[in-house]
Amino acid sequence: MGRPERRTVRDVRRGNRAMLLRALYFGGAASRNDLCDATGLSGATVSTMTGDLLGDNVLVEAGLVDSDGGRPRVLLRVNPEFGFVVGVDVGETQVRVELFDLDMNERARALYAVHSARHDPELVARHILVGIDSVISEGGVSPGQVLGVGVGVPGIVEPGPDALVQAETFGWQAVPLGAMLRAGTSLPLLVDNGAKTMGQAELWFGTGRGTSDTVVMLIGSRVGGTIVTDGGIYRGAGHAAGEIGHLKIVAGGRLCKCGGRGCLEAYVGAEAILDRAGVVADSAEEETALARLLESRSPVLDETVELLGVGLSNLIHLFNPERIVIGGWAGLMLGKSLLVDIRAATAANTLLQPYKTTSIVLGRLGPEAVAMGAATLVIEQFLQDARFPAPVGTMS
Amino acid sequence: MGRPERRTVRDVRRGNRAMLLRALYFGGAASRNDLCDATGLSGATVSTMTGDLLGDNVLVEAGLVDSDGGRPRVLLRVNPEFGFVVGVDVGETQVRVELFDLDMNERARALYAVHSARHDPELVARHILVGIDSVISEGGVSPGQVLGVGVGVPGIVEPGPDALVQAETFGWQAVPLGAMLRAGTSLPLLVDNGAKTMGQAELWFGTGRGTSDTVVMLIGSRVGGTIVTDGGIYRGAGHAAGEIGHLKIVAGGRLCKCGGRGCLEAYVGAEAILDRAGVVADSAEEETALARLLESRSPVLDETVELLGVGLSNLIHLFNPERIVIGGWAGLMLGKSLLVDIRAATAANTLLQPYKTTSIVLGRLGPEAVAMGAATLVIEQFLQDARFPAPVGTMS
DNA sequence: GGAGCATAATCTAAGCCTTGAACAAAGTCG
DNA sequence: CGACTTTGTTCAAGGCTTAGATTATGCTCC
Repeated sequence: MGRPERRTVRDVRRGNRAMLLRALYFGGAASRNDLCDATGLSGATVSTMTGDLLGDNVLVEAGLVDSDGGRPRVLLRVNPEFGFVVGVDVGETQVRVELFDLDMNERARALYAVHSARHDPELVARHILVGIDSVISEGGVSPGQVLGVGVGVPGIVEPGPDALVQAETFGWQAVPLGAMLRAGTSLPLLVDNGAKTMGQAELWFGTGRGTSDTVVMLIGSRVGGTIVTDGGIYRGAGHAAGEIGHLKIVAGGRLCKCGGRGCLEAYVGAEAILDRAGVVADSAEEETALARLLESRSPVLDETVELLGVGLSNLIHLFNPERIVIGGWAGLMLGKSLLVDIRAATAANTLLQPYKTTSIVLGRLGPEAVAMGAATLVIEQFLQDARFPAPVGTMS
Repeated sequence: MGRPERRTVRDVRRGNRAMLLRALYFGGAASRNDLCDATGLSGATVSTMTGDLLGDNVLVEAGLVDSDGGRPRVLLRVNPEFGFVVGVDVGETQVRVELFDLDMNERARALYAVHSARHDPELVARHILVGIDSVISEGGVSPGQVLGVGVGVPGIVEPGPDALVQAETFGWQAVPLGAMLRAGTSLPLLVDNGAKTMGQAELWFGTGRGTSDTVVMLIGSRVGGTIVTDGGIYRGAGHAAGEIGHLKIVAGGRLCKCGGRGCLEAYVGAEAILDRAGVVADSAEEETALARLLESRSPVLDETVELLGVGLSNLIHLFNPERIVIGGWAGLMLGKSLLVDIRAATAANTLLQPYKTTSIVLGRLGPEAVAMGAATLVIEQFLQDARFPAPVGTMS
């Protein structure tokens, strides 16, 4: 049973401060009065709270705005340079490390190619650690200003201080990536599945923006996803929820790389689509190959749309989300020309009432958003308590 | 984005009081000191709070317990007669109205047979209203002591004061059951899907007890379910989440009553199993027919288990719940002899890490739990604020 | 240019809430 | 009967939000 925690009068402050900070972060610059409306707090509280936050340098003033015939309002905003966050994308072909300010402006970037055959955990960890130092110095910030590091990896991340990673694609079994990184840096660290980090990016800055019950389906070579309930990523009991790629839509169907049969990924992932169409393409050529397939209007695509509709139908029947965002490079490519058909295929497989309340849209962000999304994990924690230095990072 | 609400110092009290009440309701009788441990609150707070609640008659003393060599502790418990709740089950063949005290002891019952062909909404509403009056007087309580009425209906219930019900089985389209009942009673009213109310019963009093991320799958003639995240029923954006019966597991497969193809219900619901086995049975005979099929070890059952495993796999991959409870009369019947096979079929279709963290168990409650679960909806609200008379019931 | 007005932000007193610590209550044991 | 143990209550202190009063800062109009 979801045990609510004991609350003291100080939690009230913490909660309200977080709410105010969120309003300012997602709503942009606002006056103290605007914040009263946005948060429901009284002017007095907003006044003292913003006073604190200005004093801590978390907020800065952002100009004046005339108010017809009265004292002009002072706009406040989150200080984008209050702190910085690092986002890491551990991908098939490269490790990508980026430094962002709080506005998610990229300040520095470091890329390390990895051979897709050889994903030595040690090597990956070394790349990440070197990358962190590199972007921090290149970005011209001091390590003390960095709020934390978010890392997006393929596969399932078990919670705990070690952040055990199970990534079949890499041949990783229980790789304690968290522990390995912690040995080389003292920055707060958050490790999560790359599809989840990207999903959070779509939720915060993409077409998922403003929703609180959302499913993000990411279709690349393979298929992943993020399930958002109540404004936050749903992770389930063992942090393995949201494995949309392995949703079975054809009992006993095509063999999937996971060893199972009939997974969504085995039909609508780019790799699977090309395979089903009889196209031979290595991972570097997939993108052009899929584009060519789309031009040719291959009948395989009709089937793909139909099966994707079935998958989306399942998501709607189980979650009835406000919005489903289809992203990932292949998802965007398919959606660009076939979104109408995808919606129709979904409608045909879904009960009317839940279908009506769910909208299906395309994502806005490309694969580079994995690192950005990973960085938002850190920002999420920052918005939670707005303290610095942040409390020691716990694995998520 | 899940907007947290503004909090004032009074919300602290409300929240802590609800927590204390929940601890007492689900944990049974406890001393004030026990409550300190259970809630994390200080002795002073527990003392004043229990003082209030005793004064309001929400709690009562429940005897003394020796404490080796010190003042004996006074046990406190929720007063089962502080208030009463009514639970209604609108089923295929009957409308069932029951009165419970807060300990969920049944105090009175009223049954009204309905012809399965003719589910006139007016008639059903009349049965419910008459039933409410009947159980209240038969139970010997005054209407003023009734905290509210929970109603479980088939189909999807749209939120709002009207509680529009979409129930294909009954041929109901947007029946404003909430409005119809409100015209005849002033008691707070909560209408929800019957599978959800029964799921909550399993969560509170069945094998789901103590978990907070749980999926309850109910297999009767048809298939329904409840998804519990964070200790509460997940309803999604349009209150249509958890339609487990219409999860597609065979794209383009058997036709389902919903008009779609390949739904789980079209394979593992009792009606579907019998149909697939070529057995003709009307709804009254289904139970014995399925029992006979089980005895005969029909090969249809192997297929059923396999497909059920696929369905469960989907639930695990999406939710990674702590526990999956299989209930409903057919579910219990199947599970009794085939649970091991069902688990094996699920494991074969599921990634290892999420499978490991999810346990699959049988439910404990029978179909009569729909009404009880409906009544718990009212209790849930009561535990939330422990005020009486309860705030005017909002539809859930 | 100054008085009056409008809007924004801050200050103040009051009312709740939890807490630790002191205190009262109610037993056991020798 | 007195020492000891455990349970439960009372009280002053410190935090919090709020409504309302007050101060700050600009505009408009004569």
